[in-house]
Amino acid sequence: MKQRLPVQGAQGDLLRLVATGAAESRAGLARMSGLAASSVSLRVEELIEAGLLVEEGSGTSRGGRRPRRLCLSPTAGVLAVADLGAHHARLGLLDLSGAPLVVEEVPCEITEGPEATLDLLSDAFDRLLAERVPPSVPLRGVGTGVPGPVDPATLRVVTPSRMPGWNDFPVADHLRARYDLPVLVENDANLMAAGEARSWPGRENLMVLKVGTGIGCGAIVDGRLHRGRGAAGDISHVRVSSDSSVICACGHHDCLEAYASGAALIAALAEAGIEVRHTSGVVDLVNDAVPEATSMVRTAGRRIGEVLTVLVNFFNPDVVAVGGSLSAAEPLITSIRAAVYERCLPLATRDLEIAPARAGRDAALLGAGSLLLDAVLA
Amino acid sequence: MKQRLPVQGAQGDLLRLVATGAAESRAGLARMSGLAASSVSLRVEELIEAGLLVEEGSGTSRGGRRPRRLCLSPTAGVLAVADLGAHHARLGLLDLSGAPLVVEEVPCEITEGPEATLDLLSDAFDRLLAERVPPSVPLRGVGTGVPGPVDPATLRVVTPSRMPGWNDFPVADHLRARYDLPVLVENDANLMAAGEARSWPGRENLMVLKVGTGIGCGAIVDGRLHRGRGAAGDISHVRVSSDSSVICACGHHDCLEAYASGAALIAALAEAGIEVRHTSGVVDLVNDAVPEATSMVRTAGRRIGEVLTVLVNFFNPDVVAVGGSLSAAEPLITSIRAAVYERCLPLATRDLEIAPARAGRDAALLGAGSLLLDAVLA
DNA sequence: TCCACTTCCTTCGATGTCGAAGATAAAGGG
DNA sequence: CCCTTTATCTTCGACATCGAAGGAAGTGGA
Repeated sequence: MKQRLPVQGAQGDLLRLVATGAAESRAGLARMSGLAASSVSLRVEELIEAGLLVEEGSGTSRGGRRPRRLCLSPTAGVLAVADLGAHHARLGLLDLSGAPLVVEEVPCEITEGPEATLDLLSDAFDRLLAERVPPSVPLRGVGTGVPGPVDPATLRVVTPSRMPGWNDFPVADHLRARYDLPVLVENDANLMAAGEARSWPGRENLMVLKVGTGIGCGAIVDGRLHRGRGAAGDISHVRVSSDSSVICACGHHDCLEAYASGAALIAALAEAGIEVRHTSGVVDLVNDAVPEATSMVRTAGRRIGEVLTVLVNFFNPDVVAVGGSLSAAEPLITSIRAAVYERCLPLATRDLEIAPARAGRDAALLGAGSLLLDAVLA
Repeated sequence: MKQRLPVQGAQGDLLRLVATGAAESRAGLARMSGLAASSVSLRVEELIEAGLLVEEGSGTSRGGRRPRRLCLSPTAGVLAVADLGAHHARLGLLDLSGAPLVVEEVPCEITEGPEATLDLLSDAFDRLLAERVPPSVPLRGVGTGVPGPVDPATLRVVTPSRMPGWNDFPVADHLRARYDLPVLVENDANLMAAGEARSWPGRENLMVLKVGTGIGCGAIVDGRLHRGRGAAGDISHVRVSSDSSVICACGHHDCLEAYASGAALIAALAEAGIEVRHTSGVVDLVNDAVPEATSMVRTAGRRIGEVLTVLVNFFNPDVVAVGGSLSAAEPLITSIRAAVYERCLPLATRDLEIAPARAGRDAALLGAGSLLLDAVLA
């Protein structure tokens, strides 16, 4: 079962406020939405009538009458979201508040091309829906992250270096043809940033770094994901100063990614005679206090930090959140912090927080849910 | 005469659309505002009644009946705006569409402190109003740019390196006490960016560089000025790679400003035995094809370009506009362009335009008008 | 226990906005 | 020149939103 969400006008805003947890009573909705209390009551009545909201007991008093707590009906619908990686797809179903109902990871070679990959994805969605969701609960939207740039205007993948066969493929159209629902297609780092943003309420400007096998980055500006022309957020191919000279996959010399990514560290360790297979292995070495590994992670952190100084001065964010598998190595974030604090303007670092990412492994799925909800309630 | 603009609700939006030139008929307003044509008619009627709009002949037909052209009444009001520099203040009066009525430059030492400077400014405003504006035309708002960071929450100047005595001074409150009108206080580079933005219709993401005695920068993100925590846009104290080592006024080594600003070039020329007093002198030397000067400007452009690569990859703007007195030296922009195009991701430079600023010497005043209009019509 | 006070929520008349329909005014083609 | 087409603008009834007033349901202090 699939079905467009039947909301119009102010109903969407109210539903969104309940979904995101910003408000959970009529009075709270009135405060947050700016609508008059009377209007809120009317719209809420309609949303309850439509089966999208339910009244559930009463909340805690703020000094007067207790509010009647509102929450999304569990039957209001679900969202199907995924995050495509090079060899795996992480996918799941969320309720309309963005909370995961089920998440799983399936092997999936993105090099097999868009049709095969997206069909595998859709089949997995359909299976999960059949297994986990009563037929009466409709699917309301579909979204996926891809490991490459997405043109925000057309929702096509553009010049993806790691996705042969995907160039200019109309991902959104392909999914829409199957589901006829609001569809979201977004770069994976951007999704992660959007997901992370929900873990930092009140912070309007965030940089979210993903340091894993590669290096990704997304930016939240004034509370909204910054897309630019579709390529925004890249920092992996920034030139770093170095004595040596390494050629990056992108064709340039001395890219940050060629020095500070998990893949680069694995290669450097191999040269030092230490064999490691995955980025997690590097983290293990650091936790075992292997000096070479620790030193290399420190250097990587410093290099990332040096690039960040430029961006922190310019963008002046509230938070730099560092995630990705390599962020589990504690010296990484410490040395990023040291480089930024040493070199940035005091004004820019005065209230800046450089901290581990909070949203966890499902950050990208949560981000997809957050952005998709906006599309569903548009 | 001063007076808050008596607009409410949709009237403000409509007036703003006329003021910015986005629409000039009722039908155009309906298209741009999203309001129904009938509502537009009603509100426009009220605005004409209030003397803020006037009907002025008819516009050009788009295939049917000719629209009745609307424009702001010349008696609707004026804005008083200024841009404080280190030794001069540029100030003027604008009509509500943001067009300058009169602009002049007065000597003004910002080191004399906030009270003296702001009083000088206010006196100049009052004089211009008395001389140039009929008493029946009310002042609607006051705004100024300052050469230092401004906290967007409190509109106070914070830790300004070149404005001794101004730290934490409540500039906005001081002006509001005298005028009791909407007041704008903003960093000068940000004002320039806002002014430049109006010269690039349709472009939503801009970086605006001001290369003069110092180096300033402002960013327009999704059509709005990005403030961050008040320090956004700074690129002058980014570290550049260099053989030598120069100490900047900020206390760090090898800041961009210490290598690529007009002041740095004047110092470097002096070392080469060539005496120049102002940045304009450097431009003259370049235009006279003095090889040392040309070479130095090229190097400065390349250094600026190298810093820009990081920001262009990350921010992915539509336009980088280069202004400031040194931008008149043609090799500057050429070498910036070369550095950015050589090193940035193709996706980021695909539709990127790196061009001379269009807004001219009054850019900051125009920007102040643009931002102030938003405050006046809020 | 009673009562003043706060907060939550609804009722009701006034006002704003909408869309459909029609009046007005011009362009363009036979 | 007339008629069709297109666009602009206004009129009018339906609906949404607002604010004020008041009822409902709590809290906290005398």
